[in-house]
Amino acid sequence: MSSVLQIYNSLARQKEIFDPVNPPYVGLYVCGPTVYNDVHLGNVRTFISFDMVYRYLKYLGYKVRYVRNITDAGHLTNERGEGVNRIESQSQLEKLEPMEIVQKYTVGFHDVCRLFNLHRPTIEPTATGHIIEQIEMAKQLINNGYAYESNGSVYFDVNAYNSHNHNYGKLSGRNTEELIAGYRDLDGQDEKRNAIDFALWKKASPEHIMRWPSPWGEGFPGWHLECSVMSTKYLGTTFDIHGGGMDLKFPHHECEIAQNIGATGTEPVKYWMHTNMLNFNGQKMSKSLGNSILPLELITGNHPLLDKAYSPMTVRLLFLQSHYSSELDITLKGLQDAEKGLRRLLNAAQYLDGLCLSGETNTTTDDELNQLADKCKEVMDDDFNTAKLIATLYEMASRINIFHNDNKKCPVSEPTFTRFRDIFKAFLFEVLGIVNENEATSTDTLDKVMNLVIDIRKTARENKDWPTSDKIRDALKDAKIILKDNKDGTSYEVE
RNA sequence: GGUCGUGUGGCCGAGUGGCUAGGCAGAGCUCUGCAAAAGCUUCUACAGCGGUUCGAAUCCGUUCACGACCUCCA
Repeated sequence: MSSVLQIYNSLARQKEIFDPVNPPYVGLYVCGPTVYNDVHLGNVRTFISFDMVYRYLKYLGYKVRYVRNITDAGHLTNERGEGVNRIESQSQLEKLEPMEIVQKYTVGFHDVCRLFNLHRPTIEPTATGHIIEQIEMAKQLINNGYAYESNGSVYFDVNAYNSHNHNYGKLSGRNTEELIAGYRDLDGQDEKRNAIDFALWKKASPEHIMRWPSPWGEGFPGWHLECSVMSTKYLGTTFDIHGGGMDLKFPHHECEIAQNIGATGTEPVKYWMHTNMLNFNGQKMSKSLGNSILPLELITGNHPLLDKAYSPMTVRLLFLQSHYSSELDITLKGLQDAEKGLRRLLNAAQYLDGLCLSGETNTTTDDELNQLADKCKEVMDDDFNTAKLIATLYEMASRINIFHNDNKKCPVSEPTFTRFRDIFKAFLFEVLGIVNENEATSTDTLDKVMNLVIDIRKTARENKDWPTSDKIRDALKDAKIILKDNKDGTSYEVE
């Protein structure tokens, strides 16, 4: 009856039973943002997905060390040393020091994380805080014969790596020769032995501000190196789960594997997980395409393509309603649907608290509730199928509503009821990370005022004084407070 | 060109070869002074064409369409 967690491993290209290296401990590493600009919604989708993974692993009882880095070292826009350092170019744009840019957008990123109710990682290391370790790994790769220095820069030697029976490209299904063929017509490869080689350390040009001393002169680390270093420093040479967006599979994660194997000789990651892209109008939402919506724009509704503001929890539910490995096209209709669905689930959660046992047990109902409770774990064990979990929660909500309408009586046994209630709440709040936003907006003061107003209106209604009753209702509606007349009285909700 | 993926009812979105996913919208109903909100019921689809099978949305082949990656991005 009890299922076990299975994870789709991008490296193996199949679902595998999750078998941690060192249970009950689990190491989870997720590639974090480059803090040179506001995070956009696509990043948020990935981080919500892994937040859910982290939450579910904890729910299963694992002790999870969750590492998510901050890339603040200012890498170049491509591996060939062309392009611009994104942090430095942003700093020129905003007339701020590079580290002010880093600070500003790191804080902004954390604000967004809080907004969407993301748990903080247990370690959030920065690339600039691990320059020494990165230099050490580059040295080790040189010593092991997998890297070479060239004109103050250090490059990973892909051919040397492959000739030692390693396979650069195994994660993303690339073929080294074809990659080289694709690069052949590109210029500016003089420093490298091979076009496919990638930078571990780059020599800083004179105008480059973010620079550190190294055995090869002043420079800065290559982008892929920080994740190799920080993941294994905190999680060990082989750890459990490494996650990130699909777009990082190549070259970033491919290079990470090569660096770790080259440095330590061991496979760094047991399970690779990749989240799919967030689309907008059928196209990938991406910084480079310039079609991204910022999280804050969505929350405030301040964007030409939005009809209104959507709450963070609406967005969170919308994202989790599709599987993490599927593409998700964000639309206004989808947001509206999710908004209603969220209300349905939260209403049910509220009704759940008011339910009590009827005293008699209907064995069919009892069984059905237990089956629904079982199903939550079963579907999550199947590669974190949140879409199915949410469908199951809707079914549970439907049951709750029926009981609520039936004098709030549940014809089931006490253990079944307790289990059903605990599981519904645990999966909705702990695992999916949904919070009731309306609860946060209502305060004691407001509650007292509203109770008074509702009481006055109740008297008016009892006297069939409809003008007064409707005036109160309309005026409150202007103030974005919605009155709901139910069978057993009136409640309110802040919009 | 290479690699990978997708095509499900009005819309979104899960689907392990046979058994109702679920949500939104629509329709009907309950509640109600009216309304709103909420709730209940209902609506049965799998791109085309072949094939395997007792049986296919699910496996195989093929055609068409779409997308992602191959260059910085989650």
